[in-house]
Amino acid sequence: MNDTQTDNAGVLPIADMICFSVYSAGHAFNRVYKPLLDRLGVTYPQYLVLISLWDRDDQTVGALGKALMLESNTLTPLLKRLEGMGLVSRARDPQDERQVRVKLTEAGRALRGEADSITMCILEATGLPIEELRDLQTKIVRLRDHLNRAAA
Amino acid sequence: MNDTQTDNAGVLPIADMICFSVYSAGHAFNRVYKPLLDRLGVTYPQYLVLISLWDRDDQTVGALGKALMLESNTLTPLLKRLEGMGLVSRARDPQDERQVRVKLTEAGRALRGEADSITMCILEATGLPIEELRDLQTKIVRLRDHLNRAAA
DNA sequence: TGCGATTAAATCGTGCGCGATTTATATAAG
DNA sequence: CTTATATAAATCGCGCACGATTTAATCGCA
Repeated sequence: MNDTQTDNAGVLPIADMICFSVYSAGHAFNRVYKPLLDRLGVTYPQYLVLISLWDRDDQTVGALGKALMLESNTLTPLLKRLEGMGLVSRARDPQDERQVRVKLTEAGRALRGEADSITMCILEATGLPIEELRDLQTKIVRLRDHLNRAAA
Repeated sequence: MNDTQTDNAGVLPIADMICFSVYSAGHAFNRVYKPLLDRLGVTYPQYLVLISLWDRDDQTVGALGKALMLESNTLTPLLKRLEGMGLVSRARDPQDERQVRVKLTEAGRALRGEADSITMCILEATGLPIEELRDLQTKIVRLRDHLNRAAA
Protein backbone atom coordinates (compact mmCIF):
# COMPACT_ATOMS: atom_id res chain seq x y z
CA MET A 1 0.00 0.00 0.00
CA ASN A 2 2.05 2.92 -1.20
CA ASP A 3 -0.77 5.22 -2.25
CA THR A 4 -0.05 8.87 -1.81
CA GLN A 5 -3.15 9.48 0.22
CA THR A 6 -5.62 6.84 1.16
CA ASP A 7 -6.46 3.19 1.02
CA ASN A 8 -7.87 2.71 -2.46
CA ALA A 9 -9.30 -0.75 -2.01
CA GLY A 10 -12.32 -1.18 -4.26
CA VAL A 11 -12.53 2.09 -6.14
CA LEU A 12 -10.82 1.89 -9.50
CA PRO A 13 -8.89 4.87 -10.86
CA ILE A 14 -11.03 6.75 -13.35
CA ALA A 15 -8.74 5.90 -16.23
CA ASP A 16 -9.50 2.20 -15.72
CA MET A 17 -13.26 2.51 -15.64
CA ILE A 18 -14.99 1.36 -18.81
CA CYS A 19 -17.80 3.88 -18.31
CA PHE A 20 -15.27 6.71 -18.35
CA SER A 21 -13.57 5.29 -21.44
CA VAL A 22 -16.90 5.33 -23.27
CA TYR A 23 -17.78 8.77 -21.90
CA SER A 24 -14.47 10.30 -22.93
CA ALA A 25 -14.41 8.47 -26.28
CA GLY A 26 -17.75 10.09 -27.07
CA HIS A 27 -16.21 13.50 -26.40
CA ALA A 28 -13.23 12.56 -28.57
CA PHE A 29 -15.49 11.63 -31.50
CA ASN A 30 -17.20 14.98 -31.11
CA ARG A 31 -13.89 16.80 -31.24
CA VAL A 32 -13.03 15.10 -34.53
CA TYR A 33 -16.50 15.57 -36.02
CA LYS A 34 -16.85 19.23 -35.01
CA PRO A 35 -14.66 20.90 -37.67
CA LEU A 36 -16.05 18.57 -40.35
CA LEU A 37 -19.68 19.24 -39.44
CA ASP A 38 -19.11 22.96 -38.96
CA ARG A 39 -18.72 23.20 -42.71
CA LEU A 40 -22.24 21.76 -43.06
CA GLY A 41 -23.51 23.98 -40.26
CA VAL A 42 -24.88 21.07 -38.21
CA THR A 43 -24.08 19.46 -34.86
CA TYR A 44 -23.34 15.78 -34.37
CA PRO A 45 -26.85 14.83 -33.15
CA GLN A 46 -28.32 16.81 -36.03
CA TYR A 47 -26.03 14.93 -38.41
CA LEU A 48 -27.32 11.63 -37.01
CA VAL A 49 -30.86 12.73 -37.82
CA LEU A 50 -29.83 13.58 -41.37
CA ILE A 51 -28.15 10.18 -41.80
CA SER A 52 -31.29 8.51 -40.56
CA LEU A 53 -33.40 10.50 -43.04
CA TRP A 54 -30.99 9.90 -45.92
CA ASP A 55 -31.48 6.21 -45.27
CA ARG A 56 -35.26 6.51 -44.96
CA ASP A 57 -37.02 9.80 -45.61
CA ASP A 58 -40.33 10.79 -44.03
CA GLN A 59 -40.02 9.41 -40.50
CA THR A 60 -42.04 10.29 -37.41
CA VAL A 61 -40.37 11.89 -34.39
CA GLY A 62 -40.94 8.62 -32.57
CA ALA A 63 -39.23 6.55 -35.26
CA LEU A 64 -36.23 8.87 -35.27
CA GLY A 65 -36.15 8.65 -31.49
CA LYS A 66 -36.13 4.88 -31.63
CA ALA A 67 -33.30 4.84 -34.17
CA LEU A 68 -31.19 7.36 -32.23
CA MET A 69 -32.33 6.25 -28.77
CA LEU A 70 -33.49 9.75 -27.91
CA GLU A 71 -36.77 11.11 -26.52
CA SER A 72 -39.06 13.69 -28.07
CA ASN A 73 -37.93 16.24 -25.48
CA THR A 74 -34.49 16.08 -27.09
CA LEU A 75 -35.59 15.67 -30.69
CA THR A 76 -38.33 18.28 -30.93
CA PRO A 77 -36.09 21.32 -30.40
CA LEU A 78 -33.32 19.75 -32.49
CA LEU A 79 -35.72 19.14 -35.38
CA LYS A 80 -37.01 22.68 -35.10
CA ARG A 81 -33.44 23.88 -35.53
CA LEU A 82 -32.99 21.69 -38.61
CA GLU A 83 -36.29 23.06 -39.91
CA GLY A 84 -35.10 26.60 -39.21
CA MET A 85 -32.00 25.89 -41.29
CA GLY A 86 -34.23 24.68 -44.12
CA LEU A 87 -32.89 21.11 -44.04
CA VAL A 88 -36.09 19.32 -43.02
CA SER A 89 -39.82 19.92 -42.90
CA ARG A 90 -42.10 18.96 -40.00
CA ALA A 91 -45.81 18.34 -40.40
CA ARG A 92 -48.56 16.54 -38.53
CA ASP A 93 -49.58 13.28 -40.16
CA PRO A 94 -53.14 13.77 -41.52
CA GLN A 95 -53.84 10.06 -40.87
CA ASP A 96 -52.84 10.41 -37.20
CA GLU A 97 -52.59 13.95 -35.98
CA ARG A 98 -50.61 12.87 -32.90
CA GLN A 99 -47.61 12.10 -35.06
CA VAL A 100 -45.26 14.54 -36.72
CA ARG A 101 -43.60 13.42 -39.92
CA VAL A 102 -40.12 14.70 -40.67
CA LYS A 103 -38.98 14.97 -44.29
CA LEU A 104 -35.78 16.15 -45.94
CA THR A 105 -35.92 19.29 -48.03
CA GLU A 106 -33.95 19.60 -51.23
CA ALA A 107 -31.20 21.34 -49.26
CA GLY A 108 -31.22 18.51 -46.72
CA ARG A 109 -30.86 15.91 -49.45
CA ALA A 110 -28.06 17.89 -51.03
CA LEU A 111 -25.84 17.61 -47.95
CA ARG A 112 -25.72 13.88 -48.41
CA GLY A 113 -22.93 14.35 -50.91
CA GLU A 114 -20.60 15.46 -48.11
CA ALA A 115 -21.19 12.43 -45.92
CA ASP A 116 -18.77 9.99 -47.49
CA SER A 117 -15.75 12.21 -47.15
CA ILE A 118 -16.66 12.90 -43.54
CA THR A 119 -16.88 9.19 -42.85
CA MET A 120 -13.48 8.70 -44.44
CA CYS A 121 -11.97 11.41 -42.22
CA ILE A 122 -13.44 9.75 -39.14
CA LEU A 123 -12.20 6.29 -40.08
CA GLU A 124 -8.78 7.78 -40.70
CA ALA A 125 -8.84 9.54 -37.33
CA THR A 126 -9.58 6.34 -35.42
CA GLY A 127 -6.18 5.07 -36.48
CA LEU A 128 -7.54 1.53 -36.55
CA PRO A 129 -8.03 -0.92 -39.43
CA ILE A 130 -11.59 -1.41 -40.58
CA GLU A 131 -11.91 -4.99 -39.32
CA GLU A 132 -10.83 -3.97 -35.86
CA LEU A 133 -13.37 -1.15 -35.86
CA ARG A 134 -16.11 -3.50 -36.94
CA ASP A 135 -15.21 -5.91 -34.17
CA LEU A 136 -15.07 -3.13 -31.59
CA GLN A 137 -18.38 -1.74 -32.82
CA THR A 138 -20.08 -5.11 -32.35
CA LYS A 139 -18.76 -5.42 -28.80
CA ILE A 140 -19.81 -1.90 -27.81
CA VAL A 141 -23.31 -2.49 -29.18
CA ARG A 142 -23.55 -5.65 -27.11
CA LEU A 143 -22.44 -3.73 -24.03
CA ARG A 144 -24.92 -0.92 -24.72
CA ASP A 145 -27.81 -3.29 -25.24
CA HIS A 146 -27.02 -5.08 -21.98
CA LEU A 147 -26.96 -1.75 -20.15
CA ASN A 148 -30.23 -0.58 -21.67
CA ARG A 149 -31.88 -3.86 -20.76
CA ALA A 150 -30.60 -3.53 -17.19
CA ALA A 151 -31.82 0.07 -16.97
CA ALA A 152 -35.30 -0.78 -18.16
CA MET B 1 -30.33 -2.44 -54.97
CA ASN B 2 -33.60 -3.01 -53.21
CA ASP B 3 -33.51 -0.07 -50.86
CA THR B 4 -36.85 1.39 -50.01
CA GLN B 5 -35.85 4.85 -51.10
CA THR B 6 -32.48 5.75 -52.36
CA ASP B 7 -29.10 4.51 -53.38
CA ASN B 8 -27.24 4.07 -50.12
CA ALA B 9 -23.76 3.60 -51.52
CA GLY B 10 -21.24 4.92 -49.04
CA VAL B 11 -23.35 6.10 -46.13
CA LEU B 12 -23.57 3.43 -43.46
CA PRO B 13 -26.80 2.93 -41.50
CA ILE B 14 -26.54 4.65 -38.14
CA ALA B 15 -26.68 1.38 -36.25
CA ASP B 16 -23.42 0.29 -37.91
CA MET B 17 -21.46 3.43 -37.15
CA ILE B 18 -18.94 3.07 -34.35
CA CYS B 19 -19.35 6.71 -33.36
CA PHE B 20 -23.05 6.14 -32.79
CA SER B 21 -22.37 2.98 -30.79
CA VAL B 22 -20.09 4.94 -28.48
CA TYR B 23 -22.52 7.85 -28.32
CA SER B 24 -25.49 5.65 -27.44
CA ALA B 25 -23.45 3.47 -25.07
CA GLY B 26 -22.59 6.61 -23.12
CA HIS B 27 -26.28 7.37 -22.79
CA ALA B 28 -26.92 3.77 -21.73
CA PHE B 29 -24.30 4.03 -18.97
CA ASN B 30 -25.99 7.18 -17.76
CA ARG B 31 -29.35 5.46 -17.62
CA VAL B 32 -27.89 2.73 -15.40
CA TYR B 33 -25.94 5.15 -13.21
CA LYS B 34 -28.79 7.64 -12.74
CA PRO B 35 -30.87 5.78 -10.12
CA LEU B 36 -27.72 4.71 -8.26
CA LEU B 37 -26.28 8.24 -8.15
CA ASP B 38 -29.62 9.83 -7.35
CA ARG B 39 -29.32 8.27 -3.91
CA LEU B 40 -26.05 10.19 -3.45
CA GLY B 41 -27.56 13.31 -4.97
CA VAL B 42 -24.86 13.69 -7.63
CA THR B 43 -24.71 13.47 -11.43
CA TYR B 44 -22.35 11.21 -13.35
CA PRO B 45 -19.77 13.94 -14.14
CA GLN B 46 -19.90 15.05 -10.51
CA TYR B 47 -19.34 11.44 -9.47
CA LEU B 48 -16.25 11.30 -11.69
CA VAL B 49 -14.88 14.33 -9.89
CA LEU B 50 -15.48 12.66 -6.53
CA ILE B 51 -13.73 9.47 -7.69
CA SER B 52 -10.79 11.56 -8.84
CA LEU B 53 -10.63 13.31 -5.47
CA TRP B 54 -11.04 10.08 -3.51
CA ASP B 55 -7.97 8.83 -5.34
CA ARG B 56 -6.06 12.07 -4.79
CA ASP B 57 -7.45 14.86 -2.69
CA ASP B 58 -6.56 18.53 -3.15
CA GLN B 59 -6.34 18.89 -6.93
CA THR B 60 -6.43 22.02 -9.04
CA VAL B 61 -9.24 22.62 -11.54
CA GLY B 62 -6.69 22.09 -14.27
CA ALA B 63 -5.57 18.73 -12.87
CA LEU B 64 -9.16 17.53 -12.61
CA GLY B 65 -9.74 18.72 -16.14
CA LYS B 66 -6.78 16.76 -17.38
CA ALA B 67 -7.94 13.60 -15.61
CA LEU B 68 -11.51 13.92 -16.86
CA MET B 69 -10.63 15.50 -20.21
CA LEU B 70 -12.85 18.49 -19.53
CA GLU B 71 -12.25 22.25 -19.67
CA SER B 72 -12.64 24.79 -16.90
CA ASN B 73 -15.80 26.13 -18.54
CA THR B 74 -17.39 22.74 -17.79
CA LEU B 75 -15.74 22.11 -14.43
CA THR B 76 -16.11 25.48 -12.74
CA PRO B 77 -19.91 25.44 -12.54
CA LEU B 78 -19.94 21.71 -11.75
CA LEU B 79 -17.50 22.25 -8.87
CA LYS B 80 -19.56 25.15 -7.59
CA ARG B 81 -22.54 22.80 -7.44
CA LEU B 82 -20.49 20.21 -5.50
CA GLU B 83 -19.38 23.01 -3.21
CA GLY B 84 -22.98 24.12 -2.77
CA MET B 85 -23.86 20.57 -1.72
CA GLY B 86 -21.04 20.68 0.83
CA LEU B 87 -19.06 17.87 -0.79
CA VAL B 88 -15.95 19.86 -1.78
CA SER B 89 -14.25 23.13 -0.96
CA ARG B 90 -12.70 25.49 -3.52
CA ALA B 91 -9.94 27.95 -2.67
CA ARG B 92 -7.26 29.89 -4.51
CA ASP B 93 -3.79 28.48 -4.01
CA PRO B 94 -1.81 31.04 -1.95
CA GLN B 95 1.40 29.96 -3.76
CA ASP B 96 -0.18 30.66 -7.16
CA GLU B 97 -3.35 32.69 -7.04
CA ARG B 98 -4.25 31.71 -10.59
CA GLN B 99 -5.00 28.17 -9.48
CA VAL B 100 -8.01 26.95 -7.53
CA ARG B 101 -7.48 23.92 -5.31
CA VAL B 102 -10.40 21.56 -4.81
CA LYS B 103 -10.60 19.48 -1.64
CA LEU B 104 -13.10 16.97 -0.31
CA THR B 105 -15.10 17.91 2.77
CA GLU B 106 -15.87 15.33 5.43
CA ALA B 107 -19.23 14.77 3.74
CA GLY B 108 -17.50 14.29 0.40
CA ARG B 109 -15.14 11.71 1.87
CA ALA B 110 -18.05 9.93 3.51
CA LEU B 111 -19.73 9.16 0.17
CA ARG B 112 -16.78 7.01 -0.78
CA GLY B 113 -18.34 4.16 1.16
CA GLU B 114 -21.11 3.90 -1.44
CA ALA B 115 -18.80 3.64 -4.43
CA ASP B 116 -18.02 -0.07 -4.33
CA SER B 117 -21.62 -1.19 -4.40
CA ILE B 118 -22.31 1.19 -7.29
CA THR B 119 -19.38 -0.26 -9.22
CA MET B 120 -20.71 -3.76 -8.59
CA CYS B 121 -24.14 -2.77 -9.91
CA ILE B 122 -22.58 -1.33 -13.05
CA LEU B 123 -20.41 -4.38 -13.69
CA GLU B 124 -23.48 -6.54 -13.23
CA ALA B 125 -25.48 -4.37 -15.66
CA THR B 126 -22.88 -4.71 -18.42
CA GLY B 127 -23.69 -8.40 -18.55
CA LEU B 128 -20.11 -9.14 -19.53
CA PRO B 129 -17.36 -11.02 -17.70
CA ILE B 130 -14.64 -8.91 -16.15
CA GLU B 131 -11.87 -10.01 -18.53
CA GLU B 132 -13.98 -9.10 -21.52
CA LEU B 133 -14.70 -5.68 -20.01
CA ARG B 134 -11.03 -5.09 -19.37
CA ASP B 135 -10.18 -6.02 -22.94
CA LEU B 136 -12.93 -3.80 -24.31
CA GLN B 137 -11.86 -0.94 -22.06
CA THR B 138 -8.30 -1.13 -23.39
CA LYS B 139 -9.50 -1.04 -26.98
CA ILE B 140 -11.83 1.92 -26.40
CA VAL B 141 -9.04 3.87 -24.71
CA ARG B 142 -6.80 3.22 -27.70
CA LEU B 143 -9.55 4.44 -30.03
CA ARG B 144 -10.18 7.53 -27.90
CA ASP B 145 -6.50 8.44 -27.74
CA HIS B 146 -6.18 8.10 -31.52
CA LEU B 147 -9.17 10.38 -31.99
CA ASN B 148 -7.87 12.98 -29.57
CA ARG B 149 -4.50 12.97 -31.28
CA ALA B 150 -6.19 13.42 -34.65
CA ALA B 151 -8.33 16.28 -33.33
CA ALA B 152 -5.36 18.14 -31.90
C1' DT C 1 -72.14 7.07 -28.68
C1' DG C 2 -69.44 8.46 -25.02
C1' DC C 3 -65.62 8.36 -22.00
C1' DG C 4 -61.52 6.54 -19.64
C1' DA C 5 -56.99 4.84 -21.02
C1' DT C 6 -53.26 5.03 -24.11
C1' DT C 7 -50.11 7.16 -27.25
C1' DA C 8 -47.29 11.03 -29.60
C1' DA C 9 -45.19 15.40 -29.27
C1' DA C 10 -44.24 19.35 -27.04
C1' DT C 11 -42.98 22.16 -22.99
C1' DC C 12 -40.25 23.29 -18.97
C1' DG C 13 -36.32 23.16 -15.89
C1' DT C 14 -31.57 21.50 -14.78
C1' DG C 15 -26.96 20.15 -15.79
C1' DC C 16 -23.53 19.20 -18.77
C1' DG C 17 -19.85 20.25 -22.78
C1' DC C 18 -17.54 23.45 -25.28
C1' DG C 19 -16.16 27.66 -28.36
C1' DA C 20 -15.00 32.28 -27.56
C1' DT C 21 -13.82 35.69 -24.55
C1' DT C 22 -12.47 37.92 -20.14
C1' DT C 23 -10.09 38.52 -15.73
C1' DA C 24 -6.41 37.90 -12.83
C1' DT C 25 -1.96 36.24 -11.74
C1' DA C 26 2.67 34.75 -12.79
C1' DT C 27 6.80 34.58 -15.70
C1' DA C 28 10.23 36.34 -19.01
C1' DA C 29 12.91 39.74 -21.43
C1' DG C 30 14.81 44.06 -22.07
C1' DC D 1 11.55 47.66 -12.64
C1' DT D 2 8.46 47.38 -16.35
C1' DT D 3 6.16 45.73 -19.99
C1' DA D 4 4.93 41.79 -23.04
C1' DT D 5 3.60 37.11 -22.87
C1' DA D 6 1.77 33.07 -21.00
C1' DT D 7 -1.17 30.55 -17.96
C1' DA D 8 -5.42 29.38 -14.92
C1' DA D 9 -9.94 29.91 -14.06
C1' DA D 10 -14.22 32.06 -14.79
C1' DT D 11 -17.95 33.91 -17.69
C1' DC D 12 -21.23 33.79 -21.47
C1' DG D 13 -24.02 31.71 -25.02
C1' DC D 14 -25.79 27.65 -27.38
C1' DG D 15 -27.21 22.96 -28.05
C1' DC D 16 -27.90 18.72 -26.33
C1' DA D 17 -30.07 14.92 -22.85
C1' DC D 18 -33.53 13.84 -19.92
C1' DG D 19 -37.06 13.75 -15.89
C1' DA D 20 -41.53 15.44 -15.17
C1' DT D 21 -45.48 17.29 -16.86
C1' DT D 22 -48.86 18.92 -20.33
C1' DT D 23 -51.56 18.95 -24.54
C1' DA D 24 -53.83 16.77 -28.03
C1' DA D 25 -55.39 12.90 -30.69
C1' DT D 26 -56.70 8.05 -30.99
C1' DC D 27 -58.24 3.68 -29.21
C1' DG D 28 -60.92 0.40 -26.44
C1' DC D 29 -64.94 -0.90 -24.82
C1' DA D 30 -69.23 -0.86 -22.70
